[in-house]
Amino acid sequence: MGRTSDARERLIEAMSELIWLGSYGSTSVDHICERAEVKKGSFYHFFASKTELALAVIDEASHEVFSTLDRIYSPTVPPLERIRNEARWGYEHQREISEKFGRVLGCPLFSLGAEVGTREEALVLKIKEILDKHLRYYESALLDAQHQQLIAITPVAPIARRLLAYAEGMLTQARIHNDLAYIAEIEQGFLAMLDILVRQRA
Amino acid sequence: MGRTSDARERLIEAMSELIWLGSYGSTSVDHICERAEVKKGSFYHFFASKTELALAVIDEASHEVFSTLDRIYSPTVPPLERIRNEARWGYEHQREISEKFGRVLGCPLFSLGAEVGTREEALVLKIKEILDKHLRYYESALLDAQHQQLIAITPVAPIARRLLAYAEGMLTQARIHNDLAYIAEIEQGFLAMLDILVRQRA
DNA sequence: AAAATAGTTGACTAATTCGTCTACTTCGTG
DNA sequence: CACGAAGTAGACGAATTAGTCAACTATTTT
Repeated sequence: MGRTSDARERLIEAMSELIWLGSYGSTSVDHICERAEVKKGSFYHFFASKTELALAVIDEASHEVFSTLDRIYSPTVPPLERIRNEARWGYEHQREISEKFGRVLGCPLFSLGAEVGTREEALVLKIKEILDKHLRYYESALLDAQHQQLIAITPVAPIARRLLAYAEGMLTQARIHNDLAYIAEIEQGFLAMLDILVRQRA
Repeated sequence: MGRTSDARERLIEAMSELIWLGSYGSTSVDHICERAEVKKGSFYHFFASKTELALAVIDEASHEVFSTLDRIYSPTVPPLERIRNEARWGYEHQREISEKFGRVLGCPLFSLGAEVGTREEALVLKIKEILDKHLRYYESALLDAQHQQLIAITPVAPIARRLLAYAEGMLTQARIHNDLAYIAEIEQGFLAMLDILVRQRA
């Protein structure tokens, strides 16, 4: 079957880091190749275009995140705890990232979406899919909480969207301000946004 | 005083629209010149660099927004109404924009910040300043609301940050999904986030 | 009307962009 | 061990990038 190689993986890793550190636009094929220690020819042997690699990057990153979220949103954990635990994990994760890269980087998916949202249809499609999938975690936890009579019975979809928009907004501000404090605050914000549902229960 | 010209204004307008429609990275000096019907030489007669023009663009845009917010956050309006009215204006504004450009565009400042947050220090500085200034509107309205005993007495800064992060998160998702519904929902989200303070009052 | 000022023009550079192409090397399998 | 598949190498091309520059034009001031 011919020779084997991990160039593909190195390319994904390299572009992932470069997008995160900068942006899609500021990440050139040459830079990616340099960082991955892969030559141009190999790049286009594995990927048809820069966009194709970006798709693989998003795919890879989302699988990692969802595998973590599956753990955090285990039905064995009290539903509101799950949401709280995601906030805590998010902070810890960002803290590690910021130590590794010397900078707070926020949510690469969201920043990327904001950047290429009006172009690069293929990327947007995938990003939308992932954001929507993230909502399912909130929704299922909220439904469980309703079932356990922890919170008031109201439609969960808008609440899920509220949590996600808030978290992404804070993550993006953390990136802009290069300050983990914004991320540290998310847990408290989540609790406040859920607290109203707890109170409405009665 | 030599001849006069509105090329400067045309350049600001052109870059503003191009950034909004695309991104900072996808907006080239040549494209800007073409759209503004200004030649390269004139561009660099008025601005030392692409970044300088971007600064002027942000400045101009922020002045327009703050002048609107000054009106909306008039002390003559009941404090919680002000916040609600901003959400309503925001929707109306975005609706007009999306009609003009054929697409939902969200908050250009936030998208730009997410994109160039790790580079372009000068831009980031200005963006941070504007985001912080926006917080002042929420804070002042919340303080007024506390004084009028409409809401519970708690620190207003975190609440203001919560509102802003949520709104920006929704605006960015509206851009990604090209869907005004996300923006239409902000008013309701604001009310829910404020409602808890109303309830805590007692 | 001469001089000073303000704005315009577009060719030019040097670097960088994404992507192509052909020749080459390595390696698993029959 | 040879053959074919898989991966590597890197020069190349055409387009685009931000920015420069010197000559030119229009307008106001003196």
